[in-house]
Amino acid sequence: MELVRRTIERYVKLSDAGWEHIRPYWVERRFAKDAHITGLGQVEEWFSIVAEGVQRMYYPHDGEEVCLGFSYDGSWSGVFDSYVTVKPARFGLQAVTDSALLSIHRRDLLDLYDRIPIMDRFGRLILEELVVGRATREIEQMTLTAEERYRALLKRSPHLLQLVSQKDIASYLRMTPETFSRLRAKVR
Amino acid sequence: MELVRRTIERYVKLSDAGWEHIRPYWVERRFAKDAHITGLGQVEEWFSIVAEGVQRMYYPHDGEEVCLGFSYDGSWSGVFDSYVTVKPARFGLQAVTDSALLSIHRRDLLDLYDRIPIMDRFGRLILEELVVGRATREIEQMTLTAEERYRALLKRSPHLLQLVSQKDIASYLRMTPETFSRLRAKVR
DNA sequence: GTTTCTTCTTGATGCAGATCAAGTGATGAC
DNA sequence: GTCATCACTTGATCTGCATCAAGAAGAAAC
Repeated sequence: MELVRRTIERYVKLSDAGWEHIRPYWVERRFAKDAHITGLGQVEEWFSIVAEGVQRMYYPHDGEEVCLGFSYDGSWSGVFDSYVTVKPARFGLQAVTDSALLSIHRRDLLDLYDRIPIMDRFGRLILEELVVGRATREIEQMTLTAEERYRALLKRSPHLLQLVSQKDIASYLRMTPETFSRLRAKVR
Repeated sequence: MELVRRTIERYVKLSDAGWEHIRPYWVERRFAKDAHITGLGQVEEWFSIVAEGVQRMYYPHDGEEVCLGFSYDGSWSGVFDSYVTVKPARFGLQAVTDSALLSIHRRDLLDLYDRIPIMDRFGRLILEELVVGRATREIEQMTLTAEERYRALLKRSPHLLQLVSQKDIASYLRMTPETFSRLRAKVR
């Protein structure tokens, strides 16, 4: 639970009293490798901070699953748009490795937003970060070739290559596993 | 200025006293067609609500400008990631038609965030909306063909086709003007 | 052990959409 | 008026990456 406090305090300062209000709402949830954390069509009820493991977010397309992104230690996780809109999830979330998430239920977070105004600020700041990150990714998707996207990932998140199957990485980079495999042989 | 109040109140309720605090910070800025509102490399200083006109956000690539999105009446505008990070803008913002923006300077908005806690909530809610919108766009980019992207735009924002050049629309839809022209001839 | 899955590799072929190129207005400068 | 420029169209050709296909190598099931 200390992780939760540390994570929130990356964004806003909490008094001990404030933290005592917040702490009881958080729960730990564990998932085995390959478990579906939030399935397609479910409404996402949880906002989570990753304590352990890697998760992937995916979107279904032609019987395939297109990988949208990963979450891991210290980052937040969850099917964000369903959590916000309270509509069935368009994305799914799955454990790539055994995972532990520290989570707060939507109902409770909304409650905290009302009772502790600084939590609105936490929400705002974490969203700002999310938007800036997605913008960076959008630029890469738009302007880079398959090879350049691979090189950019190699540079920015080399650890993912150890943790996630090449198939998922390929999908995340918007290319087929075949193309990814050829790039690996080519780029050294 | 009533537009500013109405726009904020789409997200949070303001007391008259609260509004009196907020109002003096907003200014009107006017731009002629084709004017650059925020240039590449500048730091975005303004968060704006569009009172009049259409603007486009673009990203430079190979001497071309890739169009990322449009803003118009009642929507907000600005180079969001530069406003947040206080770093030089990776995107540019340009007036597609004569435009009027109601804007608040970053310094003043940060000040309001501190003085009026409900403004953090406004910030949070507007970002939630932004993230959900970008997610929808990302799904479309990922899974639809050029023709399907065109059809989706026809359905969702037909008014853009009257307001913006086909070249910019094509770029927004991630295709060349030639492909766009052929689709127009084909899809009736 | 054998068999079946699954992931990854490597080669041959196909195609959506880009690129190259030429032409037609329409608009504006002088 | 002429000339230049820009937005759009239409045709011919090219190409990056996908698709199809057939192994190879490991992991798990029995």
